[in-house]
Amino acid sequence: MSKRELKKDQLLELGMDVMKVQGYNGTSVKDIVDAASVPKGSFYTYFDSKEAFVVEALERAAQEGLQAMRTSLNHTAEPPLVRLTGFFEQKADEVTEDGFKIGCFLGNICQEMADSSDAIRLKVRQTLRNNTQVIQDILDEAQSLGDISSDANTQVLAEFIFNAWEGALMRMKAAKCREPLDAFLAMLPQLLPGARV
Amino acid sequence: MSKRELKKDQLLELGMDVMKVQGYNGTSVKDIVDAASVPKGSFYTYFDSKEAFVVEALERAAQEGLQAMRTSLNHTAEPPLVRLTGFFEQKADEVTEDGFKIGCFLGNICQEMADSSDAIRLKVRQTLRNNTQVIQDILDEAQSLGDISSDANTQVLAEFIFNAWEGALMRMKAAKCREPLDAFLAMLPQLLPGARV
DNA sequence: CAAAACCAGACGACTGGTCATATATTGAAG
DNA sequence: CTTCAATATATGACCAGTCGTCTGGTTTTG
Repeated sequence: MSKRELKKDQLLELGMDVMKVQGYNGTSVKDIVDAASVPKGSFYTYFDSKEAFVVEALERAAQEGLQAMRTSLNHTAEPPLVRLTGFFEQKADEVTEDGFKIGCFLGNICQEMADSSDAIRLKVRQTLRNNTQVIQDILDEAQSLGDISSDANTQVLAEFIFNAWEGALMRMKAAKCREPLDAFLAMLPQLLPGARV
Repeated sequence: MSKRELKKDQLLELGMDVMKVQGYNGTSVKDIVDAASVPKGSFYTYFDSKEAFVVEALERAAQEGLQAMRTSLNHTAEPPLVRLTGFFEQKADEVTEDGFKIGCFLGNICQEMADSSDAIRLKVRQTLRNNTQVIQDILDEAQSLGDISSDANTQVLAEFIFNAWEGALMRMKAAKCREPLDAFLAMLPQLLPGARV
């Protein structure tokens, strides 16, 4: 990775860290370049605009998130539903350690920018869809093993579970406590019809 | 209501309409006063700051939302669970008619501002809690009638349902379609353990 | 040494917030 | 009922600072 690519990567990672907390409009280009110790004038040699920056940042976050999901969900030692619940438990622990500050970058940007920027909205939509698909895959696996009822609609179920999780993360930001996440974890088993976990 | 109180009310209502779409940082004080045809200089005779404005706007939205919930949920002609599902169906229709733009003012502001302003965060937290309580009340009623299992934890259930709804609203903003709401509505009956709706 | 990459600083527009002035309201005196 | 000074309220021009973006001189590179 060239020096320039490295700098760009830092810009994306560290700038995104700021934006996770302060939001899109609450984060200036100066905040981003300062976080990565890059001169302000250089920003526009890496990105066409602030909007283009956040689209790339979303892509980066999506790749990371997807990989984290896959490694957590695809080790076949455990039954699929155990892996699924384990994944959310692990995520809950992570955000708890972050002091309830961050929640989900996708979710934050979505709420703030979906109506203002189509480019951002479409990127968020695609990413949410990909994440949902990973959950659906594991539900399908569980269904084929007979771990959940065969007449369950895994697509609807996956979408519901993912959105419920996002909602819990949002609520957590306001409450600054684990309670919403724990309510999610407590209800999760009931969502899996006929589950024998 | 005095002329001044009327103007303040317009400021809150129309300014909030703008902020619902553009977010907190995306909406300037000028945007707010322009929406209500109030001179900029007057804004600070009504509110101490932009932050104070949004706290009052949240209070206003909370009152409206709570009243809408209560009228929809408390007419006793129907069984409680029917009223509950009816409420969400009605809400889903409403936001669909709004062109998937608005979702939930509380949710939007929460994601954007919970980490930046404690005053706003606390107001959002309290309001979310109140809304959850209304749902819990109806679940308790259903439970006392034997419509849901007696060993269900209605507090956890109410919180989960409400957060799942908020998550669905968020996803809707990105997807610009009813699908997330319909997934929520489809799953809702399964969340009510032992329901005979 | 030409070409490409870099970046300090400047650009006009806009921000949340203030304040001197303008307008409206009051109420006692005529 | 007028009149008019005293008081209260309303407001647009204005603040210092920041915004996203761009230009044009400097440095690095092949």
